[in-house]
Amino acid sequence: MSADGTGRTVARARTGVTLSDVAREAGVSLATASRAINGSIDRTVRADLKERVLAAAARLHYSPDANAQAMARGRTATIGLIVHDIADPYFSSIAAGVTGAADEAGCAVTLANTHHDPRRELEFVQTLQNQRARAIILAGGRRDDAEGNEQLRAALENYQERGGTVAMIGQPILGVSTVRPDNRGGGGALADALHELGYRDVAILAGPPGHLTARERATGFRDAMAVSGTEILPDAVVPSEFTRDGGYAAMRTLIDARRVPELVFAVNDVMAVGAMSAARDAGLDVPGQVAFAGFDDIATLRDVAPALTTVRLPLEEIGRLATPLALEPAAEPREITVTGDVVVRESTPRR
Amino acid sequence: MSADGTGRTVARARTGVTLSDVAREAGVSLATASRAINGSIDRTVRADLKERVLAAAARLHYSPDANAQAMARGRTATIGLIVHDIADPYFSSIAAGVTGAADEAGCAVTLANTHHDPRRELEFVQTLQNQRARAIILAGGRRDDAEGNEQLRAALENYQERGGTVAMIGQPILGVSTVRPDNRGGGGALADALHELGYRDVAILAGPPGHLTARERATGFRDAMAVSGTEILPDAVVPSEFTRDGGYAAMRTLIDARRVPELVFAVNDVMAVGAMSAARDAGLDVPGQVAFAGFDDIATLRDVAPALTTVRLPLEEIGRLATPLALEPAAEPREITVTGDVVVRESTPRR
DNA sequence: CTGTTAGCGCATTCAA
DNA sequence: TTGAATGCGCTAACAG
Repeated sequence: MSADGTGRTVARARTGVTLSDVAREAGVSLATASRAINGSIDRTVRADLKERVLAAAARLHYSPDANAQAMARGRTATIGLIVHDIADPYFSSIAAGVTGAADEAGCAVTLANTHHDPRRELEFVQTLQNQRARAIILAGGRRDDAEGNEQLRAALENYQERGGTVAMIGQPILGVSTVRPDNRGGGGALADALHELGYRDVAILAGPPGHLTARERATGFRDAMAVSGTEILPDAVVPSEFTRDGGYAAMRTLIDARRVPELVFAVNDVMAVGAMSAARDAGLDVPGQVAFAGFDDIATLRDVAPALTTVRLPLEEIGRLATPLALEPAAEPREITVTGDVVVRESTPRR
Repeated sequence: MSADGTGRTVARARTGVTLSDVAREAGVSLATASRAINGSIDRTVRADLKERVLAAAARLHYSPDANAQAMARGRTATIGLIVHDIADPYFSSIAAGVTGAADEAGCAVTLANTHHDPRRELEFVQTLQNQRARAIILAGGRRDDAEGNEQLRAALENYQERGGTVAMIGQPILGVSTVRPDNRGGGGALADALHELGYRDVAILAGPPGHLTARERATGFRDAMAVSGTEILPDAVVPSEFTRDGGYAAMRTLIDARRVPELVFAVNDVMAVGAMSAARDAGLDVPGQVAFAGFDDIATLRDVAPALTTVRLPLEEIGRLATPLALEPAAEPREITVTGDVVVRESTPRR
C-alpha cells in the first residue's frame, strides 16, 4: 500500500489524508495536486503528472474535505429541502424527485422536517444559511398568516442576499421562484367531473382555515359546483387538520351529526383515505352510501379499495422541477404551474 | 440598522458578515466574540461583553459559517442517512425518526437515496465521508453478496478510521452497531398466529433471493409453519422484487398458474398490498378466496381494506434508536434487537 | 477573563 | 504548465 514502505500511509489514515499528503506522495506541488484532482477550469495539468496525482490519491484513500472546499470556493454543493412531514407520502415523493435531480446536479440534500411548525421552518432556513447551502427548496403549502409569511420572506431575503437561491413548492407569495400546483383549477375540474357523474349532495373536508392549498382546492371545487348549479352550504364545509387523522376526525363529525352526504371531497388524499376509514368504521357502505374524492394521487393510493377518485399531481416530477428552479439564480422569480389531471375511479360511481 | 451610521452594515451583508465584523462592531476581540456566541466549554465571557457581542451579531444578521466551524473544530454536526427509497413508507417513517432525533441532538441530516442500487450506496458513503459527516446511518436490509458487502464494509471501515461513526438498520453483518428487527422471530410468530387461525394452504411472496430481510422473514415463517406440521413447498415460494410492484407481479404469477392458495404471506407490507390489488384486479374475493398477511405495519396500512394482518415494527422508533447508536462511538459494535408484534386484522379471518 | 496567534484543508492568485 | 503564497471564517492553544 505504502509507496515508500514506511507504513506511513496507514498511520496517516488515522489522522486524515490531506491534499498535501497526496501532493508529496506524487512529488508535485499542492496547487498541481488540486488542479489534477479537480480539473480546475482554466488551468490544465500535464497528463503524466495528473495520472501520478490520481494514483497517489487512490493509494492514500484521499477524501477531499468538502468543508474546506466550501470555504476556499465560497460555495457548497448542498441543497436544503424543507418539508412539513417526510413521512407523508406527498412529501416523500417530492423528496424522491429532489434527491434524484440533486444527484444529477452533483449536489447533496440536507433534509429538514418541520412537523408543520412554521417556527421550525424559520429555524431550518437559518440552519441552512449557516451551512451555506447553495439553494433551499421549501415544499408545502403556505398559510394565510401575514406575520409568519413576512418573517419567512425576510429570512429568505437575507439568505438570498448572501448568495443563496430559493424555490418554493406551493404558493408564489414569498417572492421566490415557485412550482405552483394548480389547486384551484384542479378542484374545479374535479367538481365538474363529479357533477357530471350526478353528484349534487356534497360535503367538503376543507383542511385548516388558513391553509392556502386547502383553501384553493376547496374554493375551486365549490365555485365550479356553484357554476353547475349546486350550492355547497357553509354547513357542509368541515374544517380539519391537513392530515390523515384530520380527515378521519372531520368525517366522524359529519357522521355524528347525521349529515353524511352522497359525496365527500377531501382536499387531499391522505385526508380522503382517513375519511373513508371513518365511514367504513361507522358501518357505512363506500361508495354505496357515501362516495369519496381526494387530491394529489399519492403513490399509496394504488392499493386502497375502492380506488379513490382524485386529481393527479406528478409529485416526483414536481420535486425534480423545483431543483433547477432552486439552483439557477433568476433575476425575476419564475413560476411553473403544474396542472393536475382528474382521475375518476371506483370511489365515485355514476349516480 | 447600522450602528455607526455609515451604511456599512448593508454593504457587508452582500459580502457576508464574518465573526470579525461582529467582534469589531462589539468592540471585542475575535476570540471573545467566538466564545460569546458559542459558549465555549471551558472559557466564560463576562455578561455585559457577551450581551454586546450578541447584540452586534443580531444587528449585523451574523450567520456563523458551519463549514468554517467544521474545519476549525475538526468535526461537523451532520448525520448522513442512506436509504433504499425515500418514497417507500417504510423508509420515510424511519427518516422521520432519524430527523427527529438528529434535531434533538443538534445535527443536520443529509439524505441519500440509493434506489436500491448498491453502487450508489457505496458512492454515498464516499460523499458523506467527503462531507466529514459525523455519523452515517445505513437503513435497509443487506444482500447476500459477499463482494458487495466486503466493499461496503471496507468503505465504512475507512470512514470510521477517519473518526466517523456508523449505525445500520438491518442485519449486523458489517461490523457496525445495528438496530436489528427480529425478522425471523416476527415471521415465526406470524406463522403461528395464522396457523392457529386455521390456515394450511399458504404461499410466500418471498422477495429477491439474495435479500436478507426477505429471506429471514420467509424462513422464520416457513420454519414455524413446518413445526406446526404445515410444509410450504418450494413451488409455493415465489421470488419477486421487494416493492409494491414486485408483490403485484408475484401474485399475478400465482393467479396465472392457477395456484392461488388460501393465504398469501408477502415479506413486506408494500408487497402485500400490491398483491392484494392483483387479487382484486383478477376478480378474487379478498379475504374470502384468498387471505393476505404482510410485515412492517407501515403507516398507510391503516386505510387499506380489508385491513392487513402484519407484524408491527415501530419504524419511526427504529429511526430514533439508530441515531444515538450512530452518534455515540462504541468500542464494540452494539446491537439493538427490535421485536415485532403480530397484528391480526380482517385480511386473515378465522377459517 | 480577554486578546493574539496559529492553523484547519483547500482553491486560487501571482510569479516563475 | 507548475509552484509558492495568500486567505476563506472560525476555534483553540497560548499568553497576558
